[in-house]
Amino acid sequence: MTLDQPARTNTKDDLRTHAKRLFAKHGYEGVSMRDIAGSVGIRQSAIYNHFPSKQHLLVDLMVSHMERLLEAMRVSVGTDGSPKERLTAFAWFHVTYHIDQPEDVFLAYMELRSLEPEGRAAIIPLRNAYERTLRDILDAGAEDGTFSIADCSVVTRALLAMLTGVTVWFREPGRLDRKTVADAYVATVLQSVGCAPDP
Amino acid sequence: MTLDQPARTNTKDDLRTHAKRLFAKHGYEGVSMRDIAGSVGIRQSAIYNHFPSKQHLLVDLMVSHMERLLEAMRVSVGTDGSPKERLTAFAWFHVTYHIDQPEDVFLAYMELRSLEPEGRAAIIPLRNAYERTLRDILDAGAEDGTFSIADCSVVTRALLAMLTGVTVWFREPGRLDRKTVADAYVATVLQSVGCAPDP
DNA sequence: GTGTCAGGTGAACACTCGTTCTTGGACCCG
DNA sequence: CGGGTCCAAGAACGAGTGTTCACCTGACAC
Repeated sequence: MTLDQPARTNTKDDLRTHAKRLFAKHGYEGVSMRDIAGSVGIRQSAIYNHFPSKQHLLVDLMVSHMERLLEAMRVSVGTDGSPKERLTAFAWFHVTYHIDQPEDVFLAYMELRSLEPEGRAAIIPLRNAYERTLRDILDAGAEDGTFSIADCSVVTRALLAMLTGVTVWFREPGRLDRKTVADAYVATVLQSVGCAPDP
Repeated sequence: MTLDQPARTNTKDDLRTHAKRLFAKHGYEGVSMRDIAGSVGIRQSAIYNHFPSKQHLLVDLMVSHMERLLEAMRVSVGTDGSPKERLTAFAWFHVTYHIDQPEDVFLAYMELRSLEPEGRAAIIPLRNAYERTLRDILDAGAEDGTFSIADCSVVTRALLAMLTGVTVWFREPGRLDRKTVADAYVATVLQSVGCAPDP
C-alpha cells in the first residue's frame, strides 16, 4: 500500500529545524552551510537538493514563521468583542506565542537586515498586517473612550516592543511560569492604555 | 607651542565611528576588517596599530557606550525625588538618549551574542546597573502605593524593552518630532504602572 | 532486468576572512 | 645628523566561505 503522502525523507524539515536554531543562536552571517549540514548529519552540498541557497533558506524560515504567527493570532484574537477584550486577547496571544517559539521570533526580529530586497519585500507586508491588527484595536478603543492613548502609532509600536521583549529574558523553568508572566504583561498593557485590568 | 593633548591623529576615533556604523548596519559577523579599513581610508593591516583584534574593537565600542549611557542616566535621573518624578525622568532620558545615539544602542543590544566570555563579563554588570536603577524606582513606587505593578521584575524588563524599541522605527525628520515621541512614551510608561500622567 | 530519479558524497572553485610580518616614510627630540 | 616613535602599506598565511559539479546508491515502476 502506498500512502497518499509517501514516506518522505524528513531531511528538508530537519534542515529547517537546525538552521533555525543555529541562526537564532549565532546570527545568519555567523552560521555556515557546513555548520547546518553537520548539525543535520549530511554534507553541505546535499543542502542544495532542498534549498537553492542559504538566502532562500532564511527567507523560507522567516516567511513561514510570519504566516503561522499571523494565522494563529487571527484565530486567537478573532474579529469580535470590545477593544478591551480584544487587546487582552492580543497581548495574551503575543506573549504566549513568543514564549513558545522563541527561535522563530528571535530570527524574524533580528535577521531582517540579512534579507536581500526580494525576501524583505515578502516579509514586510506580513509584519505590517500583524501590526495593523493591534493598531486597529487601539484606534477603536481610543475612539469609543475606553482607552487613553497619547499617539496610537507610537503606542502600537511601544506595546509590540514591550511584549516581544519577553523572549530576551524568559526561560522555563524559572522563578515565574508562563501563565504568571503572561498575566503580568496583559495587566501592564491594559494599564498602559489607561484601562484598569479585570480583578 | 605644544598642546597638553598634542594634535593626535584621529584614526583611532575614526575607526570607532565607522566600525560602529557598519556593525550597527550589517552586524558584527557581517562586517570585515577590510570593510572597516576601507571606510576610514586605510588598509586592513593598519587597524592593528590601534586595536589588537576585531573582538577588542567590538568590546571597546560596547563598553564605552554602556559607560557613557550609565553616566548620562545618573546625571539625568539623579537620586532624589518621588518615584513618579524619577520614573518620568528615567523614561524621558532613555527615549531621548536612544533617539540621539541609535547606532550605539542598537549595537549594544544586538551584539551581546558576538561577545566572547571576557567581553560579556565586562558588559553584563554595566547593563545590570542600568536595569537596577529602573527596578529600584519601581520597587519604591510599588511600596509607597504610587504605582500598581503586577511583578516589578517583569515590568522592569517590559518597560526597558518598550522604551528601547523606539530605535527600531524612529527617524528624523518624520511625522513626529523628538519631543512629541518622548512625551508619548513617558505618558505610556506612567500609565502602565497605574499612574496618571501629569496634565 | 532496465530505467528513472530523488537524494546523498567528495572534490573543487573562486573567493573572503582575521591576522601577522616586513618594510618604509614622516615626524620629533637631542 | 642619528635615533626613536608612530603609523601606514603591501604581501602573505592558513583557514573558512557559498556554491557547483560529476558521480554514486538504493528504491521504485514497468
